[in-house]
Amino acid sequence: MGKRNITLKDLSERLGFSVSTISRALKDHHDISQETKDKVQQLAKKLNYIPNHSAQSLKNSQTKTIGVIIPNLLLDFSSKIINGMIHQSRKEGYRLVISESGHNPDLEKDMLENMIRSGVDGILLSLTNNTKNIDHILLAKEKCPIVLYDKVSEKIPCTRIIVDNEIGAYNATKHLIDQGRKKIVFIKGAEHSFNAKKRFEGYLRALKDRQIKVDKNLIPQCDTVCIQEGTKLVNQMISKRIEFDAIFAVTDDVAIGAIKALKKHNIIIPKQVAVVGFSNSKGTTIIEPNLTSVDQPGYTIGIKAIEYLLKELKLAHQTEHLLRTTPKTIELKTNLIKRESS
Amino acid sequence: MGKRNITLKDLSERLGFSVSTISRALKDHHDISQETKDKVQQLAKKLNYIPNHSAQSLKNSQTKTIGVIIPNLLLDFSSKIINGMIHQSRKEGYRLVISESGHNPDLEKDMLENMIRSGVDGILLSLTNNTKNIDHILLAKEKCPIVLYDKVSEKIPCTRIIVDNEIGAYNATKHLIDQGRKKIVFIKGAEHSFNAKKRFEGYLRALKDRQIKVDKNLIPQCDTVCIQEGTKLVNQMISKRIEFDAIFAVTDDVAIGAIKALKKHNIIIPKQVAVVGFSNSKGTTIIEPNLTSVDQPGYTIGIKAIEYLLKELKLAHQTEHLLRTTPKTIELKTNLIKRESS
DNA sequence: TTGTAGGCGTTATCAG
DNA sequence: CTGATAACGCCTACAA
Repeated sequence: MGKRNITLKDLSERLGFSVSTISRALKDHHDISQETKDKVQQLAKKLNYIPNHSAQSLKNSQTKTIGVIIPNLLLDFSSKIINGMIHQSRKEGYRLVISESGHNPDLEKDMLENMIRSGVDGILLSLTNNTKNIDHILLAKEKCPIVLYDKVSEKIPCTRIIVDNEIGAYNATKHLIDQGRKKIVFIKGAEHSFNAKKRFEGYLRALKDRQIKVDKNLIPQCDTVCIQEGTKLVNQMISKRIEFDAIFAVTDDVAIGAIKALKKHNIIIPKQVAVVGFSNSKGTTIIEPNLTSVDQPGYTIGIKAIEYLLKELKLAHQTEHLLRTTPKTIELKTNLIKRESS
Repeated sequence: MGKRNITLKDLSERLGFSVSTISRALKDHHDISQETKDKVQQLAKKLNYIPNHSAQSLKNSQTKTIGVIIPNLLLDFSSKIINGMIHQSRKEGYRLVISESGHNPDLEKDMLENMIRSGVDGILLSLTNNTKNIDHILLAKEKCPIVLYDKVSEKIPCTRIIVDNEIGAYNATKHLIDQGRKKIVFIKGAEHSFNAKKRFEGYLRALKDRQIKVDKNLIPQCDTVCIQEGTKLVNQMISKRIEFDAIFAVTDDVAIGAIKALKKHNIIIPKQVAVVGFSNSKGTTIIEPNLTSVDQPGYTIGIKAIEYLLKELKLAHQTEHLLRTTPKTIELKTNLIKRESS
């Protein structure tokens, strides 16, 4: 084996042209003769010449690399987002460096620094549920453009790609009300989560619209957002003899946990209690009855996140510096998928 | 903002030392005076100096970047693998560029080329279910070290990280036989999948060990490996009045589909028919009854894949060329998780 | 202990 | 139409 990669210099020596001629010939530069171009391109192909990416990056001061930080890869929704990013970035000639923060703010900080250190043109960031201090993000933003997606914060002046959580939750709640449900439980999500808050607001607005009183007993709070927690909270409500005829949970997992609890107590779904989740993850069609859920366009979030980041990169490249664009918030539409559970 | 990144030259101008002194001071080179080091390191910190990664890559001809190609990100198992890779590569100071081939061999080829073009030190590859022609992989291998993981091929002379599919399937089948099941269905997976083949072999060996005859009617074949397919195939068997008392499916999704079909026909699980899946994905604890499944150590696969690739990189770096190491196959242990369905 | 010089591979400018 | 030269930022052998 033992082969060093082919360089322009190699081609130039083989063909007797100067390196710059070779470079231009390969780029179809207009003032190189067709004959030369042919020769060069042929040899390049034959030797399988591949331009050195590091050298190009160094020269153009752009790496064609985008960093992605995601709190938890182990979710259908995350995979969909990443998928959208992969496809769009590929289309645009960028590659993706992906990291997982595990909802740990220290890791998040570290990864942000690492990405910048290792050379990316921009970063797509979804915050951890525990990110309270945002200094490290503001600092990173000085060094390289950041676009927030899914888990965002209003305190960070960056473009944000999110779904209309509030409207999605409003519609889901209204859907339950329209069925005549009056005692609708809302299982709340992580304390500091922007999305969880918005969903709660949507729930409240729907109740208000239909003049249903808010009952604090019907609003339990998750410690961790998972199946077990949904089961636990519903079990608690049942043993406290709290009455309710519907459950709207902040995520599908929590809703699935709720269904499990209801079934254990022989409560008939949806006749006695209807259940709705949020995200439209794969589990919705595994659990029985199939779970009604608010679909979030994860794939599109990924696409849009790349698109908006690239817009900023182009702008920054033109003006040759990072600029404080007024941060836009892009809200994508959710869509209620009705299934057996409601 | 308008700030170019700080370079060694900037520091050198500010402090009046030459660039090389700065460079060495930052690296704690032994023959720089402590005083100089202090000054330099202080200023570097103050100005938030970050070495240019492209320049370093160019100089050292290594990018500290590993490419990962995965056929389908949208699986729990995939996420686990990627997670392991992320954590291990981070620990080793490498970053991960991730792509998804969508089980499309053309895309796979393209991504392989793209990765090499965009500069990675090595590649972790999991084949598509449809990869028949392997020329593009052999070609890529000439340019950069490749380690195969999960979906591998024996024809490709690369290190392989896999699980003991055959043993896992053998144990799962034996588990069913030990319960007195005699007519055990095996739902086969993708035609050209190495893993699917091995699982089938494990099933066959278990039957043989216990002198149970192989019945072709009990071995349907999936077109696509998904929930719907499991349901479809089981429905077909039932309507053909084929008798069976257990089902072992090539993946959890297929097993979940099978359970759905059985429940629709009021067949009691596991009393009348026991069901076992493969992968231990999240759905196993959502479906009711919870699905017995062969757990695959996805996270560890990720870790090992990085470890072995880095070993090869180090070797290649030492000897300054790619070398034909005899390809090892690393087999990780699976583990049967017994649940309600069997 | 510090500085000089050259090169990694590519590209842009300028000259011929 | 082609070639020489310098520069991107970093590193390191060699000099001083």
